[in-house]
Amino acid sequence: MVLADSGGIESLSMRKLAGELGIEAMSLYHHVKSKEDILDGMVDIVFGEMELPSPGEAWKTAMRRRAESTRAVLARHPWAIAILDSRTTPGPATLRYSDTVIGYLRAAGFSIPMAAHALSILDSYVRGFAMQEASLPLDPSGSIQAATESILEQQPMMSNAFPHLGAMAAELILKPGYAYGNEFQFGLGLILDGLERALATENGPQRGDAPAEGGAGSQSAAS
Amino acid sequence: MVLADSGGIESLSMRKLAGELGIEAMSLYHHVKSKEDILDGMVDIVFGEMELPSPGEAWKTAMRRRAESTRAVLARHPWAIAILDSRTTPGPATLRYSDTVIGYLRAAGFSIPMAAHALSILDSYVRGFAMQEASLPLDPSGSIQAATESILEQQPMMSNAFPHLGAMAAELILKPGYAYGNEFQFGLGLILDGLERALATENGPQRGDAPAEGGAGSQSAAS
DNA sequence: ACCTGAACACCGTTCAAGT
DNA sequence: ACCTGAACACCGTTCAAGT
Repeated sequence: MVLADSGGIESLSMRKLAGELGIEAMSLYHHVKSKEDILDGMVDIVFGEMELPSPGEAWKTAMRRRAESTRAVLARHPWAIAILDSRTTPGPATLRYSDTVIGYLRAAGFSIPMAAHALSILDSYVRGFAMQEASLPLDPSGSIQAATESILEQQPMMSNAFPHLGAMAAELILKPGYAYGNEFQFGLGLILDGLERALATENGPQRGDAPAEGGAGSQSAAS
Repeated sequence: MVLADSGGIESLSMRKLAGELGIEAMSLYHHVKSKEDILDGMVDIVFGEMELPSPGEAWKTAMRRRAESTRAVLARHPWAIAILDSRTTPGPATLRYSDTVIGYLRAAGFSIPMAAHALSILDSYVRGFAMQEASLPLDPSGSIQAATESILEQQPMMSNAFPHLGAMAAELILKPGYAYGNEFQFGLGLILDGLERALATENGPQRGDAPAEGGAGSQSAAS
């Protein structure tokens, strides 16, 4: 049921979906309550496709794998990115996914507030990156040459009016080796390193005082 | 023109927009080429509302202000979040915005690849967070109590089937003081600290060797 | 130049009617 | 129980026709 339209585009309509199923028109309403129902189910299937951490792994590699798997799944189902969190009635796969990840972090030594911090930053980053990546006009090779060049040509005063943008395009983005997708690893590594540091500070602050270190782990220390 | 519908919901249609303008129907097509044109213009206005860093500031506070401003603007225009990057013809405010931020980072000592890294991680995080925040069923106070409780009640076996999710809800999210919005600061601080560290490593690697430190600043060192 | 009604090809959804 | 045609209230867009 999902396969048909994730392959296709976001032009999924009740009439087309019915057509795809041999069924003729709007007898879909005997099996689902509304189109929202169908989207709920599709989102739950997407969550079901994401890799879950397995108990043995070190938390950094587990979270790295989870992030990469999420990114891959969302690249396969770009329509899901904008919808993932907005469903008000999470399905069983969604609940199971969240529960497993939280349990995994707790077992790895994260307090509840720290686990919430980790989930928030990792999921925000991964979903945000997936969104930007999905909206890139890439050719199959993963480069953005064509589109960037067309923008540059559209406005030949680019290099005058927007010199820094022009320089970044010329000296980085348009270079043969560059692919935006590679930026993912840098950010993910930075975040995981930061979490490791925050975790160490929380669990054993080497120097006994340090009342509230700036930036990480400050608020919501309640409970 | 934008004001009317950003106040309202995403139920913006050509007919309603025309109605709002006294104009009667589809004479809008004499002023714009298509609805896509209108969306392009609206997105450019949204970029125009975002605070730009001013040359004097330290880069960390400048980037923090930029992130907070972006989050505030996107909270004001939730419909824009999913559309921001997907416009293929960026408007003048969009180009000016990007150019200024890149120029600012360059002046603060970021190399071009490092500036690209910083832009990618900061924008992914901020947009991703804005997305998650926008999809939260918040009451005006900023708490998620009502919605979370209704989910918990919907499935009373929660605490059995999903114990860790239940624990996080009971011991953190449902506590009076908790507001998801506060998670923003933790992640932002973590990322800015990580960028500072990556920048220091790039500019002056204290210990002369260290061929490729894990995680940050590895690939795309070309040019 | 600017606006307009009618029309086209679509939507999600309801509802009485068929088997 | 399951499906269906017709209908309702919408979409974005085109186009010939008005002033």
